[in-house]
Amino acid sequence: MTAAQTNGWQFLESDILRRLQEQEWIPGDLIPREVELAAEYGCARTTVNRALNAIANRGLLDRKRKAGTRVATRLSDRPTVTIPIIRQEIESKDQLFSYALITREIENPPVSIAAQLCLGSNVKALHLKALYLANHRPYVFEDRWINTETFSEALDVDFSAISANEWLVKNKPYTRGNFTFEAANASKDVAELLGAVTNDALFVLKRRTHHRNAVITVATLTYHPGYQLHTDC
Amino acid sequence: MTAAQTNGWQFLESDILRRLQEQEWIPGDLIPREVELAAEYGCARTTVNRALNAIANRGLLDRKRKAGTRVATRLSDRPTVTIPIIRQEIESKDQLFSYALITREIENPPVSIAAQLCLGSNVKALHLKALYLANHRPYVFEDRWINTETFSEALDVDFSAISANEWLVKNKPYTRGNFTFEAANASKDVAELLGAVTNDALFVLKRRTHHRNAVITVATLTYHPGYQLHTDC
DNA sequence: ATTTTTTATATGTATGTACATAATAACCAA
DNA sequence: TTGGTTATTATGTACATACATATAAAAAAT
Repeated sequence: MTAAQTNGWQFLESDILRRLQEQEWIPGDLIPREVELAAEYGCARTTVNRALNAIANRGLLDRKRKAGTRVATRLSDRPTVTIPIIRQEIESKDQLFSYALITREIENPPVSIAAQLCLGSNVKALHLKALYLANHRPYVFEDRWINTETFSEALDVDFSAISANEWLVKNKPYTRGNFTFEAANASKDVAELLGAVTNDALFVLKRRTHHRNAVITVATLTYHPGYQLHTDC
Repeated sequence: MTAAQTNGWQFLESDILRRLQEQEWIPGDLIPREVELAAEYGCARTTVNRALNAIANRGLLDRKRKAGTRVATRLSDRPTVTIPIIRQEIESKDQLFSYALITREIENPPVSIAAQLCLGSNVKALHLKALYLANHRPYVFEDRWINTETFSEALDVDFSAISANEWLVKNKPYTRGNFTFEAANASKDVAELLGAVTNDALFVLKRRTHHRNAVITVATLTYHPGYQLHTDC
């Protein structure tokens, strides 16, 4: 007891997590009220509130006014993955990063891309293809479309000198994005670029980037054979 | 101004997020002190503290005592993915879930698995192979090893009646896990099970589950061709 | 100059209090 | 029953206050 003695709300949080792990309450159960826990731990209700909210944010408790606090019926795990700038991902492995722009075109995107960029038909967009390398070996191939209506600065950037990946993070921070992970067989062209064999299974990351409700770019990143993505934790 | 008038700390949070998006402060910048923001918004420092902490938890601000609060230099995105129970994933698409245990053996795991399970050599483990189906069509193939030293109850469970996936979530909630995502070419056997063609690119999820510091199981989930994993939000 | 000590200060945390709000539960009316 | 109103109550939020703590910066000592 006496959270104050040991640490405070962080102790309280970990102690309640422990009690959850030990199944003192099982999913669906109502746990004691804030005032009761406060009495039990000998601290203020505010402190209990903070601890319980922290746990609820992790998704392990469900809280509702008047209804009380219940142990969440966990139907899923929600791990986080970190998707770093490619340069950093490579350099963190002590490998030499390099980058090559393959093509830069202003052209009509296929319908599926136009739809994702929220573009009308017959509106051109900036289309980039580029290769990122680690120790001079192909690391990931990027096929990117940029909406030049919502993001006209892109036309003035020299993407042969800086990768779109890096430019965006540096100049348009605080964007949101959607990510999709999938596996795809290497086409002949992509296989050649990545030093893979045609038909190799490759990890593909598709990313759509928004800035203040406007879609600014969609990118398909096809990684070299053997690439793995890990969750944090 | 006057956060109190509109909403409170949640307004404050979103307003500061807006100011970040609008680049009022750029990455690395020191933002105003809590007391200053409190004065500006006409609220208590406690309220500013709460809002800033919420933003810092998202990774957009870095806070240090005495040093102040800085805009994080974002070098990565950290999206979360939701990995639901397979049954639920299928049923949420209004498809019929079914499940078939293929094999159940107690045998010596290969070294790589033994290492992951923290098992000494020559210690047997429970090895399950199972298929999950959606509308009678193969959805995902599971190849699982269970550490029977740390998790002996597993020997008494009838995994032909309930999937390991579901049993674990229901009976061992509040475990932690590591996840790895990758792409793999379908072997002849797996292709046959999943209704794929040998060499098809398949999405593979490897999962290691802990309970209170003990590794209890490792599983490799190989999804049907075309499967995609999306991030939340 | 370099190291150590001190001081100042921004954030971190805890508490009591007060009021807001959502939602259940109880009540009453048709 | 059904439908609607009211009371109750657990959590949500805000605030003033107080003290804790990390640490950058200044001061002092070597």
